[in-house]
Amino acid sequence: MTPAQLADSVLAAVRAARASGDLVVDDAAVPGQTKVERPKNREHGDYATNIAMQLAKPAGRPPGEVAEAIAKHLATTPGVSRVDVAGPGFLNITLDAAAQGEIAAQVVTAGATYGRSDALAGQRVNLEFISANPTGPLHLGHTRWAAVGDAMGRVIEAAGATVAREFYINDRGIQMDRFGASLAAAATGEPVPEDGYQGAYIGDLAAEVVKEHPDYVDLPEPQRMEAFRDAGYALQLAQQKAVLDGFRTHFDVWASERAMHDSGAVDRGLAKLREQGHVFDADGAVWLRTTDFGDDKDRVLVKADGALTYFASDTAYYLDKRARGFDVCIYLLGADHHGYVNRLRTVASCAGDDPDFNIQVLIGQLVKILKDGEEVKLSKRAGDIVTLEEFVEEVGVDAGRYTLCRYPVDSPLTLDIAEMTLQKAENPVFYVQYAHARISSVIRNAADLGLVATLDGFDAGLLEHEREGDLLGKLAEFSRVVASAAELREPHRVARFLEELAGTYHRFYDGCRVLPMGDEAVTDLNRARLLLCAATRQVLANGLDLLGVSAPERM
RNA sequence: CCCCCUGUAGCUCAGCUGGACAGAGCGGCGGACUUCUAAUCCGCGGGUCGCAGGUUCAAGUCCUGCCAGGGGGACCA
Repeated sequence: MTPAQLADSVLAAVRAARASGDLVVDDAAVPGQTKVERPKNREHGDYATNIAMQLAKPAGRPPGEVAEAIAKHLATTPGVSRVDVAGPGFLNITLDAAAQGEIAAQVVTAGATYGRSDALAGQRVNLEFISANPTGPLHLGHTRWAAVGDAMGRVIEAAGATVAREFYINDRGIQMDRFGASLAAAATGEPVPEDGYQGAYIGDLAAEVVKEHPDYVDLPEPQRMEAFRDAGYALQLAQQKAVLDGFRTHFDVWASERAMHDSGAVDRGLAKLREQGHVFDADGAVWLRTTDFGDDKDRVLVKADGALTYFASDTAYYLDKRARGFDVCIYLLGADHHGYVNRLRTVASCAGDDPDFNIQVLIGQLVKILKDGEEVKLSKRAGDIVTLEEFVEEVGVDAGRYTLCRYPVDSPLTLDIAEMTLQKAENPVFYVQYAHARISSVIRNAADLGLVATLDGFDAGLLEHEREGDLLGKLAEFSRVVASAAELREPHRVARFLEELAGTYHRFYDGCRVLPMGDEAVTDLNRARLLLCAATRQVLANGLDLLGVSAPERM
């Protein structure tokens, strides 16, 4: 029996209590849905519900009495062995071992699809993240969004939505010109402009451009800057793609700002906003009246000199996403873009959308990094950066992705490079992966004995040991963890769950011998435990896959 | 001046969208391998959940006000 099924049984018991007259309460007070929780304390049964405390007030009776009324009917549910009323009015439910053990069979039957749900079915989600300027290598900040964004996409897909991962390339504007000028200067041995890019990579990139196009050096300005700009852009973008590929982060759409302007999407977007009646002209500029929706000031779309602002691009880009058929546009931005949130929301409002549904801007806090006990300041302009590439070289893809994914994005993160490399073995990712490898080893050894985990003759009722119950309970939680991780856009919940599951397995392994010792005969209990192992390995593998982390068979 | 994020054990952080005595890892101390991977397990110490009010049967969790740290305000990118 799954927690969801048990929760339905709780509601059924409430209905039965009302039908029999044991419980008198207004129909409107009974929730349409409820959930059961795993109590922290094992003495409180396998599951607990607080439904009686919720109904106490509308029923006008003490929680304890309401609980007793419901318990009487819940106790008759097949698979439920005991119902106790405890504390201020909790219903503590204990399941038959067989009803609980059934979970293992369900996991093995569902295989790689266990944990998937239809919680977000039908939604078309556009997930934009990283969106770095193509003027330099991806750095540590981008690395966090690469790991979290990719995992978030996988988690949301597992909840039944369709997801397009999108990378927005800011490939036009003053920054690009400065990038081009910096490359041209480096190629000709001139000093890099003060407002240009200073990193050592600029010299390398310039040399690469010159190698391919020796004639660029002799071009007159501004053609020389433009030639270096565009050639450097192509090289840098290719480098970013290659590095992300190595980090197992893949995008469905690479959206070019320049292409969007050329395609007329910007003009179409502005026209649509005019239709909605929120555009006006003043002081020679074109404005969007975002104050209609709570912004503290109106925003300029087209400057007095006729140039489009970045806000115009961002606005048009959002409208373009919607025109391409996406219901929900998720933005994963760094804390330094916090000022965008309200503006983007008002754009949605101006376009006639629901800013609480169609657009969702997630602000991630910055990553600090300690090296030799000191904070490394990140500044792309000064060239003082830790790149994604360097980060992966130091800690590896699995450890890097996992470490960045196991924290909520709205908490600032401090990582110590030395600790991450020296304490590799203590990293939680190895703890989880080790559980997977350990189970794989047990299953290999079982195969040597001619034992294969199978549903034939699986007797769930034999799994009576406390640690077996703990493990089964954990396995049952996975579906809800994935669904809530998707709904809340918090993939770190999957990582934390995996750590708990791995710990629960290690304790089970410690307390419950799976395979027969020596020349003992194979029992049904051996078979049942082997199936439990197979189910656990499946959930570990499914969870690690959601984070883009490998599930090794051996370590 | 205004807005956002954070404040939980010595350190790094969880806390299941309000529940029953506040958790994990690391660090410290002490135990457990003659048979399934000891990258594991078990035990011991360690916290006025920033402060003060409020809502509730119930607050680390929700509301208000302070305090501290970080980030941000533009016809910048």
